Amino acid sequence: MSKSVTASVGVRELEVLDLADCCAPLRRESLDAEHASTLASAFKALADPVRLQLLNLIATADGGETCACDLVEPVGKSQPTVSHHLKVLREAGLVQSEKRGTWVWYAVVPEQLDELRRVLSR
Amino acid sequence: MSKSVTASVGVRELEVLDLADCCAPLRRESLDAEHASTLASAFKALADPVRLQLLNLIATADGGETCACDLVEPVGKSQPTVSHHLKVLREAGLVQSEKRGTWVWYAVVPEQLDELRRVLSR
DNA sequence: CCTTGATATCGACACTCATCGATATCGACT
DNA sequence: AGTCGATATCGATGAGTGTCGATATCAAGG
Repeated sequence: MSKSVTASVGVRELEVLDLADCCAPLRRESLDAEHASTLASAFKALADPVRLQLLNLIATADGGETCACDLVEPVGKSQPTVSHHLKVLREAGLVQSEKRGTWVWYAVVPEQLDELRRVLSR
Repeated sequence: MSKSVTASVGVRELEVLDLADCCAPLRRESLDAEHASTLASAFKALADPVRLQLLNLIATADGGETCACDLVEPVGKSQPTVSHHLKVLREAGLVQSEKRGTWVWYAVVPEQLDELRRVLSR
């Protein structure tokens, strides 16, 4: 299985990519087809300019979190499109979201980005 | 411009992604739409299981290089498909190729992978 | 030269995906 | 209850892409 369920208080549940035991550094150990698919899914989440901008906006925001309402205008896409991309980022485990009243707040998951860095290491 | 031409003796020329001045770490500085597109192109190259396997096979090969002829069977795809994926990896600047007689040898470009690692760093 | 084998390109097809308008859901406030 | 505003979902559409058979290119050897 390459997916697991993350559940914690206040944080909305979602099936997210589990990169913990998937995959040694690309340049070190061999990579079978299944692990390659899991890893490819993670990089797919980064393979879109809008998602990279969203990730950047969230990561560089004060307090490390951003209201979804502040993400639509900066990327210049419609609200449904932004919502879609945020879902992709969540499913990849790259961001977390938490609903507070009317608003949903997003924060990056540093560990997941670190996992991808590790895969690219020597 | 996000592309530049790499030319060196014995190594086949190709327009490759230039990540040198593109982009500070995602979690540090802001990312405009143009740089986001360049960066997304780089991650797109990693966003396919076959390409990840190819990269892995090339990187872990003896001497750090692999004949294209030894890449078709391990990934279980047709020769044209493998050739296509190798081209994508080359255009992303992730691998280099060199023709020696009948065969073409591929090697990873560590600096390019390091650039992507840097972008993901804190 | 002609054949053989390795690699790249072409053309076509199926499938995925980014995008957005319309709509649904849900919380807050009156 | 009813309205308003924020976010998510749905459905459709157009662009992009992975795949492979057929074909082209090119080097080596006879």
